[in-house]
Amino acid sequence: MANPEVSRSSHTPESAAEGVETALRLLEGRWKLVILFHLFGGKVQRYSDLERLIPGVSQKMLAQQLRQLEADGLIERTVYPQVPPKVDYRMTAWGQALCPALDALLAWSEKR
Amino acid sequence: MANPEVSRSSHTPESAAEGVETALRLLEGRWKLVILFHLFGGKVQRYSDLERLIPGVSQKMLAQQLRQLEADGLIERTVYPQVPPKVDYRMTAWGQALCPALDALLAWSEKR
DNA sequence: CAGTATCCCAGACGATACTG
DNA sequence: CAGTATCGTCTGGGATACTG
Repeated sequence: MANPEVSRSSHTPESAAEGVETALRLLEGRWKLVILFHLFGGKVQRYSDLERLIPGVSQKMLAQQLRQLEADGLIERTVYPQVPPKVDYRMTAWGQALCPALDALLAWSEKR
Repeated sequence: MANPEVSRSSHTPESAAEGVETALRLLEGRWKLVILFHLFGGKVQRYSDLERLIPGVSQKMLAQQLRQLEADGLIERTVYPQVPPKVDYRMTAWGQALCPALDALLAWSEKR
């Protein structure tokens, strides 16, 4: 059959679309993917690291996208109570598990 | 290593993010995923079928999203020159190849 | 049947300034 | 260092009406 995964599962076209949309909504945002790819593979980055690694991002946008990724459970934020402040970010296990799926998407888009 | 796919490939965080964004841009649009899931697996649908299968979509939006999917090479459009008009839609091979990638995304989002 | 054409608006994003 | 707060812009999508 042409799409065994979908037909084997309990999904209707609607529920499959909805599930994928739920996933995509977590990734939508001008800077989220760059952030994720700078954290994949166990990398740990401070706020200022990300600011430097991602040219063009404003503080407002960087903070906002980090907050959302954290709220959605893809990344973790650690605050070190010291002066000057230190905060860093890393993937959660679930967030890291997204990597192969993105890779599949990347491979697909490059097949064109 | 934590993310063999990315590290084995020739991608920097930036280029990987860019590639995935390119893929995601093709899928962004309020109705594209539902359309795709109604065409995956070799299904062929007329414009009016899709209109009926997708409650809530306006003619404007349905036509627009179909045009974009066609322009991006995910689906094919066939016009039968007759009165009344008949038009139908099906996945291209490349478009169908997206299915497993979306499935990976779906599986990931359901793991939460 | 299978579409276009207009008008409108919410929300995403950017620029800039300020702060514990 | 690691953020918030405010304001302005731009565009994706909805409502509605019309057509070969």
